Amino acid sequence: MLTIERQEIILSLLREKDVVTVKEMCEVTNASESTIRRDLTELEKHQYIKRVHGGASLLKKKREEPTLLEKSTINQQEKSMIAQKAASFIEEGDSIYLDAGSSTIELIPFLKDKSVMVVTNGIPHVQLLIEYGIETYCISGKAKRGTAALVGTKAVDSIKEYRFDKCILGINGIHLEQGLTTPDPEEASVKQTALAQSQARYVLADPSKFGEVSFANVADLAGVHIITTNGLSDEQQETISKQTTLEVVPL
Amino acid sequence: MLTIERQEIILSLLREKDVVTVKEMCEVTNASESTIRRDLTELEKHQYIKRVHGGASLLKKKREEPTLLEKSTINQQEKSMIAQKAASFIEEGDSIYLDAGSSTIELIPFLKDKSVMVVTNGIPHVQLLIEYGIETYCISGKAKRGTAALVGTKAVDSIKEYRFDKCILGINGIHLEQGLTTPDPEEASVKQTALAQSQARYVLADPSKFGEVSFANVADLAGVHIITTNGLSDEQQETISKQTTLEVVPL
DNA sequence: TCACAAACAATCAATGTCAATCATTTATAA
DNA sequence: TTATAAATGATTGACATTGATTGTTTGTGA
Repeated sequence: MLTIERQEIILSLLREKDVVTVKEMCEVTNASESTIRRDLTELEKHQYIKRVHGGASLLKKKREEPTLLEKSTINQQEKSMIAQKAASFIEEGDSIYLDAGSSTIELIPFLKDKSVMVVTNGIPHVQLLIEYGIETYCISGKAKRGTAALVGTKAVDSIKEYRFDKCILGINGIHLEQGLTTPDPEEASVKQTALAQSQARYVLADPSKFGEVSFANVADLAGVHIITTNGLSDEQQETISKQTTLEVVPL
Repeated sequence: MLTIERQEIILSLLREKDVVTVKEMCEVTNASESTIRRDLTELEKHQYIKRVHGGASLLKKKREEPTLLEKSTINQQEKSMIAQKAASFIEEGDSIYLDAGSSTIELIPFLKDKSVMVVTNGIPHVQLLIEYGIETYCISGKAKRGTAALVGTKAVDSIKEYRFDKCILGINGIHLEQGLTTPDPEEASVKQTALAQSQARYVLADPSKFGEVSFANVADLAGVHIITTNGLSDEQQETISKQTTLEVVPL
Protein backbone atom coordinates (compact mmCIF):
# COMPACT_ATOMS: atom_id res chain seq x y z
CA MET A 1 0.00 0.00 0.00
CA LEU A 2 1.25 3.44 -0.86
CA THR A 3 1.94 6.00 1.79
CA ILE A 4 -0.57 8.42 0.40
CA GLU A 5 -3.28 5.76 0.33
CA ARG A 6 -2.70 4.88 3.94
CA GLN A 7 -2.83 8.50 4.97
CA GLU A 8 -6.07 8.95 3.10
CA ILE A 9 -7.51 6.04 5.02
CA ILE A 10 -6.41 7.55 8.30
CA LEU A 11 -8.05 10.82 7.40
CA SER A 12 -11.30 9.19 6.42
CA LEU A 13 -11.29 7.18 9.64
CA LEU A 14 -10.94 10.42 11.51
CA ARG A 15 -13.71 12.06 9.59
CA GLU A 16 -16.04 9.32 10.75
CA LYS A 17 -14.90 9.00 14.25
CA ASP A 18 -13.32 12.13 15.74
CA VAL A 19 -10.66 10.21 17.64
CA VAL A 20 -8.92 7.08 16.43
CA THR A 21 -6.32 5.00 18.21
CA VAL A 22 -3.05 3.92 16.67
CA LYS A 23 -4.09 0.31 17.01
CA GLU A 24 -7.26 0.82 15.08
CA MET A 25 -5.33 2.46 12.33
CA CYS A 26 -2.86 -0.41 12.27
CA GLU A 27 -5.65 -2.93 11.87
CA VAL A 28 -7.42 -1.09 9.13
CA THR A 29 -4.30 -0.38 7.11
CA ASN A 30 -2.36 -3.55 7.94
CA ALA A 31 0.62 -1.38 8.69
CA SER A 32 2.90 -1.49 11.69
CA GLU A 33 2.67 0.86 14.60
CA SER A 34 5.88 2.56 13.50
CA THR A 35 4.49 3.34 10.11
CA ILE A 36 1.27 4.71 11.47
CA ARG A 37 3.19 6.91 13.86
CA ARG A 38 5.27 8.21 11.02
CA ASP A 39 2.12 8.95 9.08
CA LEU A 40 0.66 10.78 12.02
CA THR A 41 3.79 12.87 12.39
CA GLU A 42 3.59 13.71 8.74
CA LEU A 43 -0.08 14.54 8.80
CA GLU A 44 0.36 16.67 11.85
CA LYS A 45 3.17 18.57 10.20
CA HIS A 46 0.84 19.50 7.38
CA GLN A 47 -1.83 20.48 9.87
CA TYR A 48 -4.36 17.88 8.89
CA ILE A 49 -4.61 16.31 12.32
CA LYS A 50 -3.68 16.79 15.93
CA ARG A 51 -1.96 13.97 17.73
CA VAL A 52 -3.18 12.94 21.14
CA HIS A 53 -1.75 10.34 23.44
CA GLY A 54 -2.82 6.98 22.05
CA GLY A 55 -3.97 8.19 18.69
CA ALA A 56 -5.00 11.24 16.74
CA SER A 57 -7.89 13.62 16.34
CA LEU A 58 -8.83 16.19 13.80
CA LEU A 59 -7.69 19.75 14.28
CA LYS A 60 -11.26 20.70 14.89
CA LYS A 61 -13.33 19.10 17.61
CA LYS A 62 -16.01 17.70 15.39
CA ARG A 63 -14.53 16.76 12.09
CA GLU A 64 -12.03 17.75 9.49
CA GLU A 65 -12.78 20.62 7.24
CA PRO A 66 -13.80 18.87 4.09
CA THR A 67 -11.75 19.88 1.08
CA LEU A 68 -13.23 22.51 -1.12
CA LEU A 69 -14.26 19.97 -3.69
CA GLU A 70 -16.15 17.81 -1.22
CA LYS A 71 -17.84 20.77 0.30
CA SER A 72 -18.89 22.27 -2.95
CA THR A 73 -20.75 19.21 -4.13
CA ILE A 74 -22.61 18.48 -0.95
CA ASN A 75 -24.89 21.37 -0.19
CA GLN A 76 -24.21 23.41 -3.20
CA GLN A 77 -27.77 24.23 -4.01
CA GLU A 78 -28.52 25.32 -0.50
CA LYS A 79 -25.39 27.41 -0.43
CA SER A 80 -26.23 28.98 -3.71
CA MET A 81 -29.61 30.08 -2.39
CA ILE A 82 -28.07 31.55 0.70
CA ALA A 83 -25.52 33.32 -1.45
CA GLN A 84 -28.25 34.71 -3.67
CA LYS A 85 -29.96 36.19 -0.66
CA ALA A 86 -26.69 37.78 0.43
CA ALA A 87 -26.24 39.19 -3.05
CA SER A 88 -29.57 40.94 -2.78
CA PHE A 89 -28.10 43.18 -0.09
CA ILE A 90 -25.25 44.26 -2.29
CA GLU A 91 -25.65 47.54 -4.05
CA GLU A 92 -24.13 49.14 -7.09
CA GLY A 93 -20.67 50.52 -6.33
CA ASP A 94 -20.14 48.60 -3.11
CA SER A 95 -16.70 47.56 -2.03
CA ILE A 96 -16.91 44.06 -0.66
CA TYR A 97 -14.73 41.65 1.26
CA LEU A 98 -15.44 38.12 0.20
CA ASP A 99 -14.14 35.49 2.57
CA ALA A 100 -12.55 32.28 1.33
CA GLY A 101 -14.62 29.12 1.47
CA SER A 102 -17.20 27.18 -0.42
CA SER A 103 -20.23 29.17 0.71
CA THR A 104 -18.97 32.53 -0.35
CA ILE A 105 -17.79 31.37 -3.75
CA GLU A 106 -21.42 30.73 -4.64
CA LEU A 107 -22.02 34.44 -4.37
CA ILE A 108 -19.84 35.33 -7.31
CA PRO A 109 -22.26 34.53 -10.14
CA PHE A 110 -24.77 36.88 -8.55
CA LEU A 111 -22.30 39.75 -8.59
CA LYS A 112 -22.18 39.80 -12.35
CA ASP A 113 -23.26 43.15 -13.81
CA LYS A 114 -23.24 44.81 -10.40
CA SER A 115 -20.14 46.97 -10.84
CA VAL A 116 -18.79 46.22 -7.42
CA MET A 117 -15.23 45.97 -6.19
CA VAL A 118 -14.29 42.76 -4.45
CA VAL A 119 -11.38 41.96 -2.16
CA THR A 120 -10.87 38.32 -1.26
CA ASN A 121 -8.47 35.88 0.39
CA GLY A 122 -9.74 32.88 -1.56
CA ILE A 123 -7.58 31.78 -4.46
CA PRO A 124 -10.39 30.04 -6.36
CA HIS A 125 -12.51 33.11 -5.74
CA VAL A 126 -10.02 35.35 -7.51
CA GLN A 127 -10.05 33.10 -10.52
CA LEU A 128 -13.81 33.00 -10.72
CA LEU A 129 -14.25 36.71 -10.06
CA ILE A 130 -12.04 37.76 -12.93
CA GLU A 131 -13.80 35.30 -15.18
CA TYR A 132 -16.98 37.19 -14.40
CA GLY A 133 -15.22 40.45 -15.21
CA ILE A 134 -15.51 41.76 -11.66
CA GLU A 135 -12.92 44.21 -10.37
CA THR A 136 -10.95 41.99 -8.02
CA TYR A 137 -8.22 42.50 -5.49
CA CYS A 138 -6.42 39.71 -3.74
CA ILE A 139 -4.87 40.18 -0.33
CA SER A 140 -1.43 38.84 0.47
CA GLY A 141 -0.75 35.96 2.80
CA LYS A 142 0.35 32.41 3.21
CA ALA A 143 -1.60 29.98 1.10
CA LYS A 144 -3.24 27.30 3.19
CA ARG A 145 -3.39 23.82 1.80
CA GLY A 146 -6.84 22.34 1.52
CA THR A 147 -8.98 25.43 1.48
CA ALA A 148 -6.65 27.53 -0.68
CA ALA A 149 -7.21 30.49 1.61
CA LEU A 150 -4.66 33.20 2.32
CA VAL A 151 -3.96 33.58 6.03
CA GLY A 152 -1.37 34.81 8.48
CA THR A 153 0.03 38.15 9.57
CA LYS A 154 0.52 39.38 6.03
CA ALA A 155 -3.09 38.61 5.28
CA VAL A 156 -4.32 40.50 8.31
CA ASP A 157 -2.13 43.52 7.55
CA SER A 158 -3.18 43.40 3.96
CA ILE A 159 -6.88 43.59 4.80
CA LYS A 160 -6.24 46.62 6.95
CA GLU A 161 -5.30 48.52 3.82
CA TYR A 162 -8.94 48.45 2.72
CA ARG A 163 -12.30 49.65 3.96
CA PHE A 164 -15.38 47.71 2.98
CA ASP A 165 -19.00 48.63 2.63
CA LYS A 166 -19.86 45.02 3.21
CA CYS A 167 -18.11 41.85 4.12
CA ILE A 168 -19.42 38.37 3.49
CA LEU A 169 -18.00 35.56 5.57
CA GLY A 170 -18.45 31.85 5.82
CA ILE A 171 -18.38 30.29 9.25
CA ASN A 172 -18.25 26.87 10.88
CA GLY A 173 -19.99 27.37 14.19
CA ILE A 174 -22.73 29.68 15.38
CA HIS A 175 -23.52 29.53 19.06
CA LEU A 176 -25.50 31.78 21.38
CA GLU A 177 -22.77 32.09 23.98
CA GLN A 178 -19.66 31.20 21.97
CA GLY A 179 -20.61 33.32 18.98
CA LEU A 180 -18.97 32.69 15.63
CA THR A 181 -16.21 30.08 15.55
CA THR A 182 -14.00 28.39 12.97
CA PRO A 183 -11.47 25.53 13.16
CA ASP A 184 -8.33 27.41 12.18
CA PRO A 185 -7.13 30.26 14.43
CA GLU A 186 -5.26 31.77 11.53
CA GLU A 187 -8.43 32.02 9.53
CA ALA A 188 -10.23 33.39 12.54
CA SER A 189 -7.83 36.34 12.72
CA VAL A 190 -8.39 37.09 9.08
CA LYS A 191 -12.15 37.03 9.51
CA GLN A 192 -11.92 39.27 12.56
CA THR A 193 -9.93 41.84 10.69
CA ALA A 194 -12.33 41.79 7.77
CA LEU A 195 -15.24 42.34 10.13
CA ALA A 196 -13.46 45.27 11.72
CA GLN A 197 -12.92 46.97 8.37
CA SER A 198 -16.53 46.61 7.24
CA GLN A 199 -19.62 48.75 7.60
CA ALA A 200 -22.09 45.93 7.21
CA ARG A 201 -21.38 42.30 8.04
CA TYR A 202 -22.97 39.23 6.55
CA VAL A 203 -22.37 35.66 7.58
CA LEU A 204 -23.47 32.74 5.42
CA ALA A 205 -24.37 29.59 7.29
CA ASP A 206 -26.53 26.60 6.60
CA PRO A 207 -28.62 25.36 9.55
CA SER A 208 -26.12 22.65 10.47
CA LYS A 209 -23.77 25.33 11.72
CA PHE A 210 -26.13 26.49 14.45
CA GLY A 211 -25.29 25.28 17.91
CA GLU A 212 -21.86 24.20 16.73
CA VAL A 213 -18.70 25.43 18.39
CA SER A 214 -15.36 25.22 16.64
CA PHE A 215 -11.90 25.80 18.06
CA ALA A 216 -11.17 29.44 17.32
CA ASN A 217 -13.40 32.35 18.21
CA VAL A 218 -14.12 34.94 15.53
CA ALA A 219 -16.69 37.33 16.97
CA ASP A 220 -19.93 37.37 18.85
CA LEU A 221 -23.28 37.48 17.18
CA ALA A 222 -24.09 41.12 17.79
CA GLY A 223 -23.83 43.32 14.73
CA VAL A 224 -23.75 40.66 12.06
CA HIS A 225 -26.44 39.58 9.63
CA ILE A 226 -26.72 35.83 9.56
CA ILE A 227 -28.15 34.38 6.38
CA THR A 228 -29.39 30.82 6.43
CA THR A 229 -32.09 28.53 5.07
CA ASN A 230 -35.06 27.45 7.10
CA GLY A 231 -34.10 24.44 9.06
CA LEU A 232 -34.16 26.02 12.47
CA SER A 233 -36.88 25.63 15.06
CA ASP A 234 -39.00 28.68 15.77
CA GLU A 235 -37.50 28.73 19.20
CA GLN A 236 -33.96 28.83 17.86
CA GLN A 237 -34.86 31.55 15.44
CA GLU A 238 -36.34 33.64 18.18
CA THR A 239 -33.43 33.39 20.59
CA ILE A 240 -30.92 34.19 17.91
CA SER A 241 -32.97 37.06 16.61
CA LYS A 242 -32.66 38.69 19.99
CA GLN A 243 -28.93 38.94 19.52
CA THR A 244 -28.61 39.62 15.85
CA THR A 245 -30.33 39.93 12.50
CA LEU A 246 -31.36 36.63 11.03
CA GLU A 247 -32.29 36.28 7.38
CA VAL A 248 -34.02 33.03 6.55
CA VAL A 249 -34.18 31.90 2.93
CA PRO A 250 -37.17 29.65 2.20
CA LEU A 251 -36.13 26.43 0.49
CA MET B 1 2.14 -0.43 -27.90
CA LEU B 2 2.45 3.26 -28.62
CA THR B 3 3.71 5.59 -25.95
CA ILE B 4 0.59 7.71 -26.20
CA GLU B 5 -1.61 4.65 -25.81
CA ARG B 6 0.19 3.59 -22.70
CA GLN B 7 -0.01 7.01 -21.18
CA GLU B 8 -3.70 7.15 -21.94
CA ILE B 9 -4.14 3.87 -20.09
CA ILE B 10 -2.25 5.24 -17.13
CA LEU B 11 -4.46 8.30 -17.08
CA SER B 12 -7.65 6.29 -17.27
CA LEU B 13 -6.44 4.02 -14.49
CA LEU B 14 -5.90 7.09 -12.39
CA ARG B 15 -9.29 8.50 -13.19
CA GLU B 16 -10.84 5.34 -11.82
CA LYS B 17 -8.68 4.91 -8.83
CA ASP B 18 -7.01 8.17 -7.78
CA VAL B 19 -3.83 6.38 -6.74
CA VAL B 20 -2.10 3.67 -8.74
CA THR B 21 1.17 1.84 -8.09
CA VAL B 22 3.90 1.41 -10.65
CA LYS B 23 3.44 -2.34 -10.49
CA GLU B 24 -0.23 -2.14 -11.33
CA MET B 25 0.58 0.01 -14.31
CA CYS B 26 3.22 -2.47 -15.44
CA GLU B 27 0.74 -5.32 -15.32
CA VAL B 28 -1.98 -3.52 -17.18
CA THR B 29 0.27 -2.19 -19.92
CA ASN B 30 2.73 -5.09 -20.11
CA ALA B 31 5.50 -2.55 -20.04
CA SER B 32 8.59 -2.59 -17.91
CA GLU B 33 9.03 -0.61 -14.77
CA SER B 34 11.50 1.66 -16.53
CA THR B 35 9.06 2.56 -19.23
CA ILE B 36 6.29 3.28 -16.80
CA ARG B 37 8.59 5.49 -14.80
CA ARG B 38 9.50 7.39 -17.92
CA ASP B 39 5.84 7.83 -18.69
CA LEU B 40 5.18 9.10 -15.21
CA THR B 41 8.02 11.57 -15.43
CA GLU B 42 6.65 12.82 -18.69
CA LEU B 43 3.08 13.06 -17.46
CA GLU B 44 4.13 14.88 -14.36
CA LYS B 45 6.14 17.40 -16.30
CA HIS B 46 3.03 18.37 -18.17
CA GLN B 47 1.00 18.44 -15.00
CA TYR B 48 -1.36 15.64 -15.75
CA ILE B 49 -0.43 13.70 -12.65
CA LYS B 50 1.49 13.98 -9.46
CA ARG B 51 4.03 11.33 -8.64
CA VAL B 52 4.12 9.83 -5.19
CA HIS B 53 6.56 7.32 -3.80
CA GLY B 54 5.59 3.97 -5.29
CA GLY B 55 3.19 5.26 -7.87
CA ALA B 56 1.22 8.24 -9.02
CA SER B 57 -1.90 10.15 -8.16
CA LEU B 58 -4.11 12.50 -10.07
CA LEU B 59 -3.69 16.21 -9.75
CA LYS B 60 -6.95 17.31 -8.25
CA LYS B 61 -7.54 19.74 -10.99
CA LYS B 62 -8.66 17.57 -13.83
CA ARG B 63 -7.33 18.69 -17.13
CA GLU B 64 -8.48 17.88 -20.59
CA GLU B 65 -6.73 14.78 -21.78
CA PRO B 66 -6.90 13.68 -25.38
CA THR B 67 -6.39 16.79 -27.44
CA LEU B 68 -3.82 18.24 -25.13
CA LEU B 69 -1.80 15.10 -25.20
CA GLU B 70 -1.68 14.96 -28.96
CA LYS B 71 -1.30 18.60 -29.83
CA SER B 72 -0.06 21.06 -27.32
CA THR B 73 3.22 19.51 -26.53
CA ILE B 74 5.62 21.51 -28.67
CA ASN B 75 5.44 24.85 -26.97
CA GLN B 76 4.72 23.41 -23.59
CA GLN B 77 7.50 20.90 -23.82
CA GLU B 78 9.92 23.65 -24.71
CA LYS B 79 8.71 25.71 -21.77
CA SER B 80 8.95 22.74 -19.51
CA MET B 81 12.55 22.11 -20.49
CA ILE B 82 13.47 25.72 -19.93
CA ALA B 83 11.74 25.58 -16.56
CA GLN B 84 13.60 22.42 -15.67
CA LYS B 85 16.89 24.12 -16.41
CA ALA B 86 15.84 27.03 -14.18
CA ALA B 87 14.93 24.59 -11.45
CA SER B 88 18.42 23.16 -11.55
CA PHE B 89 19.74 26.44 -10.20
CA ILE B 90 17.41 26.35 -7.23
CA GLU B 91 18.87 25.08 -4.01
CA GLU B 92 17.49 23.65 -0.84
CA GLY B 93 16.10 26.34 1.42
CA ASP B 94 15.90 29.06 -1.22
CA SER B 95 13.27 31.74 -1.08
CA ILE B 96 11.99 32.29 -4.55
CA TYR B 97 9.85 34.79 -6.38
CA LEU B 98 7.91 33.09 -9.12
CA ASP B 99 6.44 35.43 -11.68
CA ALA B 100 2.98 34.89 -13.13
CA GLY B 101 2.70 33.42 -16.61
CA SER B 102 2.62 30.19 -18.51
CA SER B 103 6.40 29.68 -18.63
CA THR B 104 7.00 29.97 -14.94
CA ILE B 105 4.13 27.67 -13.99
CA GLU B 106 6.02 24.83 -15.66
CA LEU B 107 8.68 25.18 -13.01
CA ILE B 108 6.45 24.07 -10.18
CA PRO B 109 6.61 20.28 -10.66
CA PHE B 110 10.38 20.53 -10.47
CA LEU B 111 10.24 22.23 -7.09
CA LYS B 112 8.73 19.19 -5.47
CA ASP B 113 10.78 17.93 -2.51
CA LYS B 114 13.08 20.92 -2.62
CA SER B 115 11.89 22.53 0.62
CA VAL B 116 11.84 26.00 -0.82
CA MET B 117 9.62 28.95 -0.03
CA VAL B 118 7.82 30.50 -2.95
CA VAL B 119 6.22 33.90 -3.32
CA THR B 120 4.15 34.47 -6.43
CA ASN B 121 1.76 36.88 -8.09
CA GLY B 122 0.14 34.21 -10.25
CA ILE B 123 -3.18 32.90 -9.06
CA PRO B 124 -2.96 29.54 -10.86
CA HIS B 125 0.56 29.24 -9.52
CA VAL B 126 -0.66 29.45 -5.95
CA GLN B 127 -3.14 26.68 -6.52
CA LEU B 128 -0.59 24.37 -8.08
CA LEU B 129 2.09 25.15 -5.53
CA ILE B 130 -0.06 24.19 -2.60
CA GLU B 131 -1.05 21.00 -4.34
CA TYR B 132 2.61 20.12 -4.43
CA GLY B 133 2.88 20.88 -0.74
CA ILE B 134 5.26 23.79 -1.28
CA GLU B 135 5.29 26.62 1.23
CA THR B 136 3.55 29.34 -0.70
CA TYR B 137 2.91 33.02 -0.20
CA CYS B 138 0.74 35.13 -2.43
CA ILE B 139 1.32 38.84 -2.79
CA SER B 140 -1.57 41.27 -2.77
CA GLY B 141 -2.72 43.23 -5.77
CA LYS B 142 -5.32 43.76 -8.41
CA ALA B 143 -6.18 40.62 -10.31
CA LYS B 144 -5.69 41.07 -14.00
CA ARG B 145 -8.06 39.37 -16.31
CA GLY B 146 -6.53 37.05 -18.83
CA THR B 147 -3.28 36.23 -17.16
CA ALA B 148 -4.68 36.00 -13.62
CA ALA B 149 -1.67 37.94 -12.41
CA LEU B 150 -1.68 40.28 -9.44
CA VAL B 151 -0.44 43.75 -10.35
CA GLY B 152 -0.61 47.38 -9.28
CA THR B 153 0.74 49.47 -6.41
CA LYS B 154 -0.36 47.01 -3.79
CA ALA B 155 1.45 44.25 -5.60
CA VAL B 156 4.64 46.29 -5.81
CA ASP B 157 4.48 47.26 -2.14
CA SER B 158 3.70 43.70 -1.22
CA ILE B 159 6.78 42.34 -2.96
CA LYS B 160 8.93 44.84 -1.10
CA GLU B 161 8.04 43.02 2.10
CA TYR B 162 10.15 40.07 0.98
CA ARG B 163 13.73 39.34 0.04
CA PHE B 164 14.43 36.58 -2.42
CA ASP B 165 17.42 34.38 -3.05
CA LYS B 166 16.23 33.93 -6.58
CA CYS B 167 13.52 35.28 -8.81
CA ILE B 168 12.23 33.60 -11.92
CA LEU B 169 10.47 35.76 -14.47
CA GLY B 170 8.78 35.27 -17.77
CA ILE B 171 9.29 37.94 -20.40
CA ASN B 172 7.92 38.99 -23.79
CA GLY B 173 10.80 40.78 -25.43
CA ILE B 174 14.57 40.49 -25.18
CA HIS B 175 16.55 43.05 -27.12
CA LEU B 176 20.19 44.10 -27.08
CA GLU B 177 19.47 47.80 -26.70
CA GLN B 178 15.95 47.79 -25.29
CA GLY B 179 16.60 45.05 -22.75
CA LEU B 180 13.67 43.14 -21.26
CA THR B 181 10.21 44.35 -22.18
CA THR B 182 6.60 43.29 -21.61
CA PRO B 183 3.28 44.61 -22.94
CA ASP B 184 1.68 45.71 -19.68
CA PRO B 185 3.36 48.55 -17.72
CA GLU B 186 1.68 47.35 -14.55
CA GLU B 187 3.26 43.96 -14.91
CA ALA B 188 6.56 45.61 -15.78
CA SER B 189 6.60 47.42 -12.43
CA VAL B 190 5.92 44.21 -10.59
CA LYS B 191 8.75 42.46 -12.41
CA GLN B 192 11.09 45.36 -11.72
CA THR B 193 10.37 45.23 -8.04
CA ALA B 194 10.87 41.49 -7.92
CA LEU B 195 14.22 41.87 -9.64
CA ALA B 196 15.25 44.53 -7.15
CA GLN B 197 14.47 42.29 -4.21
CA SER B 198 16.38 39.29 -5.54
CA GLN B 199 19.94 38.12 -5.22
CA ALA B 200 19.96 36.08 -8.41
CA ARG B 201 17.72 36.72 -11.39
CA TYR B 202 16.51 34.25 -13.95
CA VAL B 203 14.45 34.99 -17.02
CA LEU B 204 12.72 32.26 -18.98
CA ALA B 205 12.35 32.90 -22.68
CA ASP B 206 11.93 30.78 -25.76
CA PRO B 207 13.97 31.88 -28.81
CA SER B 208 11.02 33.71 -30.39
CA LYS B 209 11.35 36.38 -27.72
CA PHE B 210 14.81 37.43 -28.86
CA GLY B 211 14.97 40.59 -30.85
CA GLU B 212 11.42 41.45 -29.82
CA VAL B 213 10.53 44.72 -28.13
CA SER B 214 7.33 45.18 -26.18
CA PHE B 215 5.77 48.36 -24.84
CA ALA B 216 6.97 48.53 -21.27
CA ASN B 217 10.58 48.36 -20.20
CA VAL B 218 11.45 46.06 -17.35
CA ALA B 219 15.23 46.06 -17.06
CA ASP B 220 18.33 45.80 -19.17
CA LEU B 221 20.11 42.58 -19.79
CA ALA B 222 22.99 43.05 -17.41
CA GLY B 223 22.79 40.99 -14.27
CA VAL B 224 20.14 38.50 -15.32
CA HIS B 225 20.47 34.87 -16.35
CA ILE B 226 18.49 34.23 -19.49
CA ILE B 227 17.41 30.65 -19.96
CA THR B 228 16.32 29.56 -23.40
CA THR B 229 16.42 26.65 -25.84
CA ASN B 230 18.78 26.53 -28.76
CA GLY B 231 17.16 28.30 -31.63
CA LEU B 232 19.51 31.22 -31.75
CA SER B 233 22.27 31.77 -34.23
CA ASP B 234 25.81 31.54 -32.90
CA GLU B 235 26.14 35.21 -33.66
CA GLN B 236 23.11 36.13 -31.56
CA GLN B 237 24.34 33.99 -28.74
CA GLU B 238 27.69 35.64 -28.77
CA THR B 239 26.44 39.22 -28.74
CA ILE B 240 24.00 38.53 -25.96
CA SER B 241 26.56 36.66 -23.92
CA LYS B 242 28.63 39.81 -23.85
CA GLN B 243 25.91 41.55 -21.91
CA THR B 244 24.57 38.81 -19.70
CA THR B 245 24.63 35.13 -18.83
CA LEU B 246 22.89 32.96 -21.35
CA GLU B 247 21.87 29.40 -20.53
CA VAL B 248 20.94 27.39 -23.57
CA VAL B 249 18.96 24.20 -23.08
CA PRO B 250 19.57 21.68 -25.87
CA LEU B 251 16.35 20.41 -27.42
C1' DT C 1 3.79 8.97 46.18
C1' DC C 2 4.93 4.80 43.68
C1' DA C 3 4.65 0.93 40.31
C1' DC C 4 2.99 -0.60 36.04
C1' DA C 5 1.40 -0.55 31.44
C1' DA C 6 0.69 1.87 27.44
C1' DA C 7 2.50 5.06 24.20
C1' DC C 8 6.31 7.08 22.46
C1' DA C 9 10.79 8.59 19.68
C1' DA C 10 15.07 6.87 18.09
C1' DT C 11 17.55 3.48 15.83
C1' DC C 12 18.64 -0.36 12.62
C1' DA C 13 18.36 -3.91 9.16
C1' DA C 14 15.53 -5.51 5.35
C1' DT C 15 12.96 -4.42 1.66
C1' DG C 16 11.05 -1.41 -1.94
C1' DT C 17 11.53 2.40 -4.95
C1' DC C 18 14.11 5.54 -7.60
C1' DA C 19 17.01 7.92 -11.43
C1' DA C 20 20.85 6.99 -14.28
C1' DT C 21 23.07 4.14 -17.41
C1' DC C 22 23.62 0.88 -21.03
C1' DA C 23 22.55 -2.72 -24.41
C1' DT C 24 18.84 -4.18 -27.21
C1' DT C 25 14.90 -3.74 -29.96
C1' DT C 26 11.87 -1.08 -32.79
C1' DA C 27 10.64 2.82 -35.69
C1' DT C 28 12.12 6.28 -39.16
C1' DA C 29 14.90 8.41 -42.74
C1' DA C 30 18.08 8.32 -46.33
C1' DT D 1 18.51 -1.85 -48.08
C1' DT D 2 21.46 0.66 -44.52
C1' DA D 3 22.10 4.28 -41.25
C1' DT D 4 20.17 6.87 -37.65
C1' DA D 5 17.20 7.93 -34.07
C1' DA D 6 13.85 6.64 -30.62
C1' DA D 7 11.84 3.63 -27.36
C1' DT D 8 12.36 -0.05 -24.36
C1' DG D 9 13.94 -3.34 -20.68
C1' DA D 10 17.49 -4.76 -17.53
C1' DT D 11 20.90 -3.45 -14.18
C1' DT D 12 23.00 -0.66 -10.85
C1' DG D 13 23.95 2.06 -6.66
C1' DA D 14 21.61 5.59 -4.01
C1' DC D 15 17.89 6.59 -1.35
C1' DA D 16 13.28 6.04 1.04
C1' DT D 17 10.05 3.31 3.49
C1' DT D 18 9.02 -0.19 6.51
C1' DG D 19 8.58 -3.16 10.78
C1' DA D 20 11.04 -4.71 14.79
C1' DT D 21 13.57 -3.44 18.76
C1' DT D 22 15.28 -0.47 22.05
C1' DG D 23 15.09 2.57 26.01
C1' DT D 24 12.44 6.59 27.52
C1' DT D 25 8.32 9.22 28.55
C1' DT D 26 3.61 9.60 29.80
C1' DG D 27 -0.67 8.45 31.92
C1' DT D 28 -3.31 5.58 35.38
C1' DG D 29 -4.62 3.62 39.51
C1' DA D 30 -3.38 1.87 43.89
